[in-house]
Amino acid sequence: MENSFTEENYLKAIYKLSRRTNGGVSTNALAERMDTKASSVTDMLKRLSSKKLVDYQKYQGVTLTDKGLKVAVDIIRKHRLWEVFLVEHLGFGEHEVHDVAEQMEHVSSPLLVERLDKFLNHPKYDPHGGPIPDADGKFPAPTRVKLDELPVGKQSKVLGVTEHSDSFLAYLKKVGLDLGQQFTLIDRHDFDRSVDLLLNGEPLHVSHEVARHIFVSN
Amino acid sequence: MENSFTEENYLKAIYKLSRRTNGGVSTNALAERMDTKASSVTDMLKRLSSKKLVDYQKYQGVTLTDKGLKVAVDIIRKHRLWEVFLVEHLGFGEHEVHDVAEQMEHVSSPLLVERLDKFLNHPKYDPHGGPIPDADGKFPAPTRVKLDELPVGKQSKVLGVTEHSDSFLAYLKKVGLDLGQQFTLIDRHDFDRSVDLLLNGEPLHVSHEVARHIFVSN
DNA sequence: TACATGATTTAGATGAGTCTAAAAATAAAT
DNA sequence: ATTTATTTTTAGACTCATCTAAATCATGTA
Ligand SMILES: [Mn+2]
Ligand SMILES: [Mn+2]
Ligand SMILES: [Mn+2]
Ligand SMILES: [Mn+2]
Repeated sequence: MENSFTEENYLKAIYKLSRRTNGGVSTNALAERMDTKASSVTDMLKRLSSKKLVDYQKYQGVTLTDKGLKVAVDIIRKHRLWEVFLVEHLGFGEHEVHDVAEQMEHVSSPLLVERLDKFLNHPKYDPHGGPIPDADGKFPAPTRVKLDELPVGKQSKVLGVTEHSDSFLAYLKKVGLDLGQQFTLIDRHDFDRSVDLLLNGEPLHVSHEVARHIFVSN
Repeated sequence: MENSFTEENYLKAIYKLSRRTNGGVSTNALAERMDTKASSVTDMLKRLSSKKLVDYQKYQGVTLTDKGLKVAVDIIRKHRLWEVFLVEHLGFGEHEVHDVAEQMEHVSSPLLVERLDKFLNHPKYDPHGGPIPDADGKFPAPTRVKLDELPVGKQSKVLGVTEHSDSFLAYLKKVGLDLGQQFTLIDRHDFDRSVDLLLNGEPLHVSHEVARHIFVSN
């Protein structure tokens, strides 16, 4: 009935990797993400499988069961709620919260989570713009899209990012694409999938590599 | 450089037991408190000793080193700060917070602790009246005494308890000795060390067994 | 002083989680 | 269809934290 921190971290990693690949998650992908060895992953997948948290058969990759999915989403809920708390109430910077939340997400108390959620006024997004699932595991309706998928002519604003490296965030700051910044998408170039924006009356050219990491409203 | 949750819990237990015994803490006392076996305690003491967190030689009991003391006090600081947070900001009842704090105390982030402390306005006591050490490990000056040591004639108020069982707390509630309750100590009976109080104009007889678990102002 | 009793430590085992090195299965290339 | 390369799994070993059972130490009492 109890999942270890390690098990919880694996489940979350499987969840995140499976969002971007169809079919099962590979042992190597998981090893890379968990910063461990493939052999350790294999061991863990057997353990998770015996606890009915994942569907796993050797050489075929792994997927979450309903039970495993529930656990993974609950960890994500806790992680993101704590990030909101740290930023909004303790004055943490956005880039300072992740490692702490990585620990807090494992505190086990349903009462705590629901009271924290209420205290925070049931936030729908974390400080990075990540959506926060509710107590039933449902994510907020996606009122957002990646910048590289926004239709031409649309007015929009920056809601979040999926890449948190210092260099990326510094770049966004430099060109003015801060969180909440409004803009209009005025053109799209198919040959390199780059886009042209208009923000504060100034034109801005954004590469696909950058655009695909930015969440915007739609 | 990293202490496991288990190690931290042992250090805290050694600290608490050593407050009430002169000399080292015994293996059995520790086993009882940690709800484990004496042999497991011996193993752990060897590990803590090799990490220079305790002074231990076989059959002689154990004491904390300066290094171990620092860790123990820091865990207590975190535990009590989180309890304040849970009660004052999340609306937990006093009796609901301990188990959650037992987990939260192990979240490792000096920045988090200092920001939490600031957010809570540097509280000096937790919801049970337990003193909260500051960032340097210093406890607040004791402006308190056990009820069984209060001088006759003194007006005082309830500040905390050292016994947290449901039955004890229910008893206090029943007789009106709630946290913050004002009273005057009107008599002391040497033969059984019981005391007579006057609270809200009504007399109340309190046994030594109860009185010795109640902190009051002096 | 010697025995009995209780406290403590050792010995040996287990499970979780990890590692390295080697074997096996799958996928890619010729 | 073979051979080669890559991915994945097994085998065996290690640490941490725990247990049970057996041995040892310390002490109080006869
Ligand atoms: Mn995060
Ligand atoms: Mn984590
Ligand atoms: Mn407590
Ligand atoms: Mn604890």
